[in-house]
Amino acid sequence: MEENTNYTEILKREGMKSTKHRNAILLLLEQSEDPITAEELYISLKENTALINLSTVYRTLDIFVSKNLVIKSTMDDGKARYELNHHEHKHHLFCVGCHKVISIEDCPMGELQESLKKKIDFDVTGHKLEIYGYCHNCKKV
Amino acid sequence: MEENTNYTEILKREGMKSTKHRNAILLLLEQSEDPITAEELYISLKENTALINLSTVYRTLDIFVSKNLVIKSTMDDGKARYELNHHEHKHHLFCVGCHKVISIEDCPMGELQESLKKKIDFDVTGHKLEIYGYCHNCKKV
DNA sequence: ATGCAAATGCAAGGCGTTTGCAAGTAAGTT
DNA sequence: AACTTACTTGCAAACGCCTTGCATTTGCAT
Ligand SMILES: [Mn+2]
Ligand SMILES: [Mn+2]
Ligand SMILES: [Zn+2]
Ligand SMILES: [Zn+2]
Repeated sequence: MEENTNYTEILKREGMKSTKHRNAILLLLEQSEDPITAEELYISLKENTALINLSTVYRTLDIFVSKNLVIKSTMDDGKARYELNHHEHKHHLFCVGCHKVISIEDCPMGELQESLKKKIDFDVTGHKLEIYGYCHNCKKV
Repeated sequence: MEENTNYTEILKREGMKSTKHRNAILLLLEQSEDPITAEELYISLKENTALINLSTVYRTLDIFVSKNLVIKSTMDDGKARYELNHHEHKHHLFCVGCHKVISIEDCPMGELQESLKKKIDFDVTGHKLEIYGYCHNCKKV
């Protein structure tokens, strides 16, 4: 197959073969505004790009996650979502009024991390923070 | 069955029948230091208290959650953990080594909340913070 | 072009959780 | 205490998301 796009170099650099499926998945992830599930990827690929097996989607995503190309988040509905890793430390504000998502780069974890190390000998390697509230347009009356 | 403990009143107040299993589950949750899985509860009940079916454990926990007696947290290993709701503001440490979950009452959100209000006029109503890392026993060498 | 390791499709299985149904039980009524 | 009824439970089957074993196909180094 020779529809390989510009992702070929990234794949090579990470020691992966450049295949149609992998390029298509990276493209879809890049085009997606929000994190998406494996099945959403699978359906979108099937409809727009090329037949693919769901297990291939999972295997590909797993590899991308292990290479730190993709971030996997387990949500409360039991489905994992995947997004490209842009190597920024960011968090999201979810407006419970209009469902808008706002990205912020603020992070309040710094001091807590040290205090956890001292108090209970827990070495923090990462964290997940989601903030809920009302955006400017949806402020309570 | 008449091993009903002091939880009878709580159950009544919430409109639930007081049964052996429900009392036992509440007791176990109260005795547990950290949030535990349904299966851990199930095994502990089977060994120490009384035979019970795993589906009964799940059904009971679901009801407790719906009555706000219990807090359910979905973790990255795909298993939900349950703990008594003490109506405190708390967060969870998830050990990526042994998958133990530790509850903490520290919260670093205070200042960020005010700064978000000032900077982008966002009114925070809630947040979810999960912290990943290595517990005392799993520290890297 | 050839050869081999890596990637894929397919079907089956794993695992945590849920559900339908029949039997059992709590607790109010008589 | 016996009756009544709705709630609770055990059991087995099924669910949904995800993983895995194996035969086949493919990328890519030589
Ligand atoms: Mn952060
Ligand atoms: Mn908090
Ligand atoms: Zn809004
Ligand atoms: Zn640990």
